Amino acid sequence: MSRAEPETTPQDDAARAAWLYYVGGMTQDQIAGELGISRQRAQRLVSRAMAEGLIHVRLNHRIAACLDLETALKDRFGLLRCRVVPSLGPGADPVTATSSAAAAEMERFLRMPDPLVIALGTGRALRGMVDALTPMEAEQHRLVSLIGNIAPDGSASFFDVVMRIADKVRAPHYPMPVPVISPTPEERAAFHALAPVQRVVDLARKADVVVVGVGQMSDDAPLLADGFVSRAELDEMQAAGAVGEVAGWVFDSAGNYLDLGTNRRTGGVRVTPGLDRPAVGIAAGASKALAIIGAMKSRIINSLVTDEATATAILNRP
Amino acid sequence: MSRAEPETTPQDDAARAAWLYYVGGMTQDQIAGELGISRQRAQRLVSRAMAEGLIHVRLNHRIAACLDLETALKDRFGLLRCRVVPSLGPGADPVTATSSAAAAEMERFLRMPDPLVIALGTGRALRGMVDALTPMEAEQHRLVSLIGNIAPDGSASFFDVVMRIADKVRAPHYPMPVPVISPTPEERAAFHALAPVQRVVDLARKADVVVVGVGQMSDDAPLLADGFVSRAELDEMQAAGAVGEVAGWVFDSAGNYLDLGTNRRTGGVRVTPGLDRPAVGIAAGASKALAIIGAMKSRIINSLVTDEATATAILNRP
DNA sequence: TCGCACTATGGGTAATTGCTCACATGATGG
DNA sequence: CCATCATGTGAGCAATTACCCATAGTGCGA
Repeated sequence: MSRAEPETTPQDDAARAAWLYYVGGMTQDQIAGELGISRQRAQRLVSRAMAEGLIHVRLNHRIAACLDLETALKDRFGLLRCRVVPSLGPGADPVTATSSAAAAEMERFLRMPDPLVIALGTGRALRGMVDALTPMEAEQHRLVSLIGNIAPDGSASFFDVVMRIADKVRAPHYPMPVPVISPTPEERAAFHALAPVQRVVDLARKADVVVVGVGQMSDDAPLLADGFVSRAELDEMQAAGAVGEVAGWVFDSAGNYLDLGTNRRTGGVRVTPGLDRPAVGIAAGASKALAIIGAMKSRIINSLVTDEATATAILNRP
Repeated sequence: MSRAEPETTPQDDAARAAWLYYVGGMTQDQIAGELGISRQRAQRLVSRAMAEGLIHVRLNHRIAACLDLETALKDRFGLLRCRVVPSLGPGADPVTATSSAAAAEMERFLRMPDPLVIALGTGRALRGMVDALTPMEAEQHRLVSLIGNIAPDGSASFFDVVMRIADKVRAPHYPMPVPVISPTPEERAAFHALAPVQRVVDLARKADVVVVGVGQMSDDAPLLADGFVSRAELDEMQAAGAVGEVAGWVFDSAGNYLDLGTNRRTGGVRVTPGLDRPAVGIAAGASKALAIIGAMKSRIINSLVTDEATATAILNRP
């Protein structure tokens, strides 16, 4: 006749402790008393709630310096929208800074009652965004990937951005079942000739909203680090003027897609320059400045989420 | 040729420090180094950002126990929506617990792109909600007060809920320029005969959304504490079965408005029972249980935001 | 049944934070 | 011109929190 039910999950406990701590302003000692646990346990619960993202912290004040940068960027590049967040100092990962702002931007679209097709790229910036996203019900929208989900080494962990968002907001999602970059143009064509691939491609092409990261093509290029392009291919494209990449598609400093190197073998859909629909780029890091400028010049992206340091770097270019 | 500009406002500094602290996870010592200030100053900036509400904390996890209470309340009273937040212990002000959830509920409506007329009551619960509300652009909506803004002692500070929300979300607002409770039915009628009053009343009547607090009519009635009803009037209405009040209009345990006491002299618009549009009640505190039950029974409200303790108290009534 | 690896718990302790006090600075008004 | 008050600053200290470590369960496989 023992009660087998635990009544509460560990997450529930963590959430409750965090609620008392952050909303109630109680000390961990008081929480321990309230919940009948030791204060160490209370501390663990609170920090666990933080680590698991049960708690969201948002800043409700637009710092004047950031607002100025937003206005300057909008004017200079004719952006639809622009969001600049304070930087976190030289040492910190710039992704953590942009994540919450990017999530807020994404939630704007997800909260719209009319059904949207939202096309997504990949990369660390988007991954950070997902973590900062508030779970919600957004079943009316469809999430489609712009980029293939087959990696050269078979590892897919890096590419589940669409799946993870979809999971968090309960929206149907459409991965792009092709290699990120195929070994030959012929193999790429073979994949794209398949009817199921065509359907996803068509969906991505008519997306109402595009949300992508922006990668640089300097020697620290994400495409190189993640093993999608070889050192030789990178050299070749750099020599041809490559400065950046969106969803794997490489472009030069004017934002024009190159017609060489991996661009002939990249799977999925390239973002059409000059879309009238929102095309949001999420990117932070000084080394990305040239890439972001290129993408904005040709209007591959027409909206930007970045941090203060990067915004300053962009505006200081001639 | 001295630079007279301060470059940053104190709020900017506070926001930046808080950003580094909460988003960047830096210690106040590090922030001091980063910003070139003393660590005491960094501490002050962070706590100031908190005090001024620049920082919002939200819990992204529905605790199972609260979800259960929500379901139970929805089933029992046929509610459109219901939100139950964890309580903050016996000592704490129940308003702080409900404020953030109430704000989230309000923001749902404010974010809707189609113009809405939102009618609002008054009281501590709504005031708390305003403080927790994120500033936003919601110019498409109109905010109208259900309750008069002329207090017996002339003090209006308690009644600027509508104005404060409107200010925060940049929406046009329509105060109700009549006494909360007039000395005589005739004076009430005289006010309501005026054309400008009529216009506001008409607007309030056709509101798409109603958001109100719920007051109890026990000896700790807010109406008594705020000096709107006298002890004798309260006694009279209690004797007639009064248990609660919404926007100043008193009802009995079945949620039927009484036809006596101050109800004959209350200004503004009473919430029509059984609206098909959302009518959200925000109320927490064990002493409000009977009032909330009454309001839900006759469907003066069809949605509820409350806390765990109050929800339990409501469900434990026969 | 016995390890064995893994996780959770509580104690202790160093780091971090919040608070109070005394003092400086500057504006206001007699 | 000086008193007064408000506001802001830094120092010191007590309270609070985060982390480390030893130990106690707990499930799993041999």
